[in-house]
Amino acid sequence: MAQTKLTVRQEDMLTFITDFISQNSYPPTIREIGKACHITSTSVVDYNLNKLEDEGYISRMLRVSRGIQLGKNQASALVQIPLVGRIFASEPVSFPEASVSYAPDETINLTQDLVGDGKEMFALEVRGDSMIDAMINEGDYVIMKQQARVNNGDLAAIWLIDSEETTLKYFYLENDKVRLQPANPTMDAIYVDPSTVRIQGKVMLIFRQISERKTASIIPDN
Amino acid sequence: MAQTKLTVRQEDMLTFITDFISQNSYPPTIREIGKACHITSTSVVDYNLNKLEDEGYISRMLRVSRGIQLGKNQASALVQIPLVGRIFASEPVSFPEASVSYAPDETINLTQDLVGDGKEMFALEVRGDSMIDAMINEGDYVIMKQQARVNNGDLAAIWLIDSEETTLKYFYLENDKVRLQPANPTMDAIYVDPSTVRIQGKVMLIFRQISERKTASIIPDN
DNA sequence: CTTGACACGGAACACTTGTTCTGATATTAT
DNA sequence: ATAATATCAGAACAAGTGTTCCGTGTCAAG
Repeated sequence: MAQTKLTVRQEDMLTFITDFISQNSYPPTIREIGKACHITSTSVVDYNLNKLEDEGYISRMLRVSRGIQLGKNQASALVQIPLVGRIFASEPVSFPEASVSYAPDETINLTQDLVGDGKEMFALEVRGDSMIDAMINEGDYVIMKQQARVNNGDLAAIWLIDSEETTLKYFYLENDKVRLQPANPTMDAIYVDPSTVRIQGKVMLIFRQISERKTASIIPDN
Repeated sequence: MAQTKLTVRQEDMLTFITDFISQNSYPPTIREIGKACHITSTSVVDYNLNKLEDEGYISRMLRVSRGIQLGKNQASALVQIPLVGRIFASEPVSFPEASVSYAPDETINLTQDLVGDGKEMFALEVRGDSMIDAMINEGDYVIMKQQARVNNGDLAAIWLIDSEETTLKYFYLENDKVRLQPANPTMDAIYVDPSTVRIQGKVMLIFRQISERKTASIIPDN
């Protein structure tokens, strides 16, 4: 289990396994590994696989064909999160009914180490620039967990009943007052009565994909 | 290939396959599917798998054990991006040498549909609030592609030689002048001479994980 | 030299696994 | 009702696959 060095052969095997999985989305067999790494005997592959497992690089499932998992990303299993719509400041977030078999027009694929099990989570695309106080741009994606309660300090989607708008702010319950703290540190918090807010969900992850522009001009490096 | 409806059994199988893969990171065998979906015959599983393939929900590899790929997320293969350090506004971004076999203390696991093949990409954690003009918070993660040239409109990491600081801004080359446009629409662009900037890389993705607070207090709903 | 640990190759075994064949049952159209 | 199609079940087979046993060569420590 010590972080000792790997044999050249073990390194070969590990990179092949990684590449194979990322290409085929399923792990290779022992013989496929052997063939790719020029190992004629399956026992040698088995031997080195056990070494790799001892070092923590992979996990093996006994007696399971292709039963190899990459060790470091044991928590990196894929999670598919349905993209259910867009979020405007002027509308409450509308979640689909969990019971209904939704037709996932689009899904966001993430890993478990980022969002957990992905249960009761939905992805929303941000429209409008009204979330700037939460440091969120138009076009950003927000991964939310649908829940009616949040902990102090959570970034929550909150429907303000009086002003009829949705806002994303850090939530604090203090002395029977709710403090809504913008993510932007240059902006001030607002205090509202708990009865005037409705928690819609908790923000788990925000990400922004920089879109590819097709502009041709390129700056020369100096 | 028509988007016809799926049988209850086929729906069962599809959800099981999806769950199985996301849990084990390798696909199930025909008999594992049958057992989970209460199908006693392997031929029936095979039969419905072919149906699912006809409808485009999965892809099958002939004569390959566990040779099932989810159709829609064919592009959702995992990409491991090394977390190489932190980014300060006061320092140029330091990338590791590509040749050196870096020891990935930590890796960010993402999917190909978000960042592409992940080649020459590195993850950086943002320190300090100096990136606010790029709508980036402290603690955010920036996925960058190391390159010395960018296209107009790319969000780039730019080392300003004169002021000796790194900034993340949208890059435009206009009339022999470089326009650096902050992501925050409320802020103005700056114009600099091309010789005073050095492009370090292109921002591919920004994401922000809302950290879990351990605060106990919970607000009651409505 | 001897010993032991380590890495390797070949072969065989038992089980797994995808495929195929035959036939039965259900559903639908004519 | 009759035929045609779709779906299913069971069984069997050939190939695939993980595992194990035995033997060889290497290399450093005793």
